[in-house]
Amino acid sequence: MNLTEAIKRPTLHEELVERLRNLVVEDALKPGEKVPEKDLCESFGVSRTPLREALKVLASEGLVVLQANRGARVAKVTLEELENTFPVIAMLEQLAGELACRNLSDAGIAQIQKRHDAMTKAFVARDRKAYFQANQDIHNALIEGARNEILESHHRMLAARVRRARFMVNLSDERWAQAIEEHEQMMEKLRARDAEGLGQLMKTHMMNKYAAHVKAMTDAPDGAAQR
Amino acid sequence: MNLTEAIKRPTLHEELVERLRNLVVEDALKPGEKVPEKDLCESFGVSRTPLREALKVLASEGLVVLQANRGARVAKVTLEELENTFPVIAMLEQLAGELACRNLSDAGIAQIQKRHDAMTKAFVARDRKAYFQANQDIHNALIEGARNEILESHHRMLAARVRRARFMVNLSDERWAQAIEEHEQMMEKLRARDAEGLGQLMKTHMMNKYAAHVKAMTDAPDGAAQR
DNA sequence: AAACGTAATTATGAATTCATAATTCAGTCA
DNA sequence: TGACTGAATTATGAATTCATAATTACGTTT
Repeated sequence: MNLTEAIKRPTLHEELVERLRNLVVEDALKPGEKVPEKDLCESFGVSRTPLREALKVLASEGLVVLQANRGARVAKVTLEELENTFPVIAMLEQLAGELACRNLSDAGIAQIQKRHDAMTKAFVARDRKAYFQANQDIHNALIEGARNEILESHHRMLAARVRRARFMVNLSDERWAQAIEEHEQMMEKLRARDAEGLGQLMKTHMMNKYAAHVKAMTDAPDGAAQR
Repeated sequence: MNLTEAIKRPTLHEELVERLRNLVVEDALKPGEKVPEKDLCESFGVSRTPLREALKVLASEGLVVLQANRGARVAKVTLEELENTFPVIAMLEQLAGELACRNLSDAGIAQIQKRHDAMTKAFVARDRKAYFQANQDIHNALIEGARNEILESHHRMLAARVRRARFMVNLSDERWAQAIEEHEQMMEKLRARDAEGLGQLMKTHMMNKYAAHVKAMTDAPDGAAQR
């Protein structure tokens, strides 16, 4: 261990970026809504300064939209945005898959296998919450396994935007089964350390997810998504 | 034209993000240096509040590093960082190439061809400044031509990090000639609207650029780059 | 009653102030 | 001389204040 490592104390605005991002991603702050600066300051017990700093960062990530003299609004999840976001995140996942295959330890792969099994169990039990959690754990582990902080940070930003979209549609049984099947194939490639193969699958997996979202949103366009 | 479009007025902190980013990218603020908050406030004629907001954004882009209670420093350009950044930006360029082939108008392609010719002329004249400018114009035009704002914004962030690296090494004649040749091929693919082909070339082009940087930095490691 | 105009209120961006952490510098002692 | 201690200074994070833009509330007019 490196004893000279800088000690990390979180500053208020860093905390706030995290907390606010969660509020947006977890849909506590709804798309299009105004961000209630005053209320948030009170409930977090901070002044406006650090909160506003955090909002600037969130704006640069595209989670909120700032209008001069009219404050911040939670960015809407539009079909157009998803159309733009998914291809980009798909490329990043492809790269992550390739790198993870090369950089993960055997133990790391075993760990992911375990999570994969948990996810399969959740699918069989039709436990959506557990499924989402395990699914996200797997993707995060693969991204981390790529050992590339730039990739990781950009993926995190995009994933936040995409993750919000799940509140707009239901996961169809059909797509659910397909996703599980795709993950099954991904595990095969990972165990075989087929970098190209895993990368390709992860890219396709993401684009299939996109297609499912578009289909669900188009079928039931009464959600928040508008062109 | 959409007459109901929101009018856009820049706020101070937005201006500052731009200006500061330029200072960092153009090497006016050197890697590792402390960001002189006070001086910058004076020379920009603003108070610390908007400047600090801007620094938070730049930090989220990775151009500066914040340490609690010890202010901001310009992020160093390390070999490790480039090793992480280039593969990511290469993937984005690949996607951009594919999309640009599909979305650019004939006029748009002609425009890029013109810039390409200007770049070739600059190469023949050994005019580095004009070359860099034309080169950047071409890449920007291709990114814009992809018509994907998400892709564009993430590319911009990464390009800023990479662009700083050019101050650390000299462009070798050998690499310069190779880059021109690569651009020649790219133009061919673009004119033929071979999306896959252009994407592939742009990815490779970026990775070759990376290799050249590594070679130059390793040969003359007395620059600012340290592991 | 609906539409308009104006005053009151609120929210926002930015400057300023304040408390505290980090740094510098002077003095002390080995 | 040179390392250490602690006070003075400076820089930083965050709260507060201030000027102004945006919104709301209220009268007025038709």
